[in-house]
Amino acid sequence: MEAVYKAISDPNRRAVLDLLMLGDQTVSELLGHFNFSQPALSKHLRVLREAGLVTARSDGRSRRYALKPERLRTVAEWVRHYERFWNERLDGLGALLDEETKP
Amino acid sequence: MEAVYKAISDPNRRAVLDLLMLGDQTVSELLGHFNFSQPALSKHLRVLREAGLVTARSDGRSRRYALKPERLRTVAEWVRHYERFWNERLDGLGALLDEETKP
DNA sequence: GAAATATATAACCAATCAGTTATATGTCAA
DNA sequence: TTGACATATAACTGATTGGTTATATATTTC
Repeated sequence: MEAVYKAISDPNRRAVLDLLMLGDQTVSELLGHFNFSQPALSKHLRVLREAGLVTARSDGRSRRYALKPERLRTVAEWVRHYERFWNERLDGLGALLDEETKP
Repeated sequence: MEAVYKAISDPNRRAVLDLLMLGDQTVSELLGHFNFSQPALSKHLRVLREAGLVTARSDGRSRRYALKPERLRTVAEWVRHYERFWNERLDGLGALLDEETKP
């Protein structure tokens, strides 16, 4: 619940999620896209796993990671509450025009 | 751009934003809702300001904070990319059914 | 102008973070 | 069964975080 926000606060972890949108990937495949070490990626993956954002299954001697986006829905719903603020009241001007044209 | 995700990764800062949805508030008013110190809140507000999520204007001897949600749109758009994953392919079963009933 | 009020900043601290290198674990191939 | 490969974990490190107390700054009130 809370861990999700921490998990997506790191740009590299968001990049991992973005990559997994293209389909399941092994650690090696993912690693190809970054220039930090393999243990660093392993730690990011653990954070994502513990936040419930990805799943892993062993496949031969490699592990295949998959997106598990349900928890992102929480985030989607939280930000959705703010939608009306960038629709209505487009920073004063919009509100003013709305007022003017109300009746 | 990037600071926004860090800013909303803290539950107290998300709470501040939620409070500001109800309308502009002074620091004292906001402080009433938390049980940490005034400087702690001041620091959270600074993070939110620097992330571009709130604005502040001096009003007498107090400061009135207001929501400035445009940057949250970035987040909304990022998570929106994942929407299709919790619609289509409802974890295997849905995909299977889709396959079955394809034609 | 002195005291009170509202907020921000400084200096500090313990905990967490994101990376590193070295090592352990498990699986495949020869 | 030995060696190579793929991944995870351990132990360490410097930077960042979220809080604290003490202090500075600005505004109002008396």
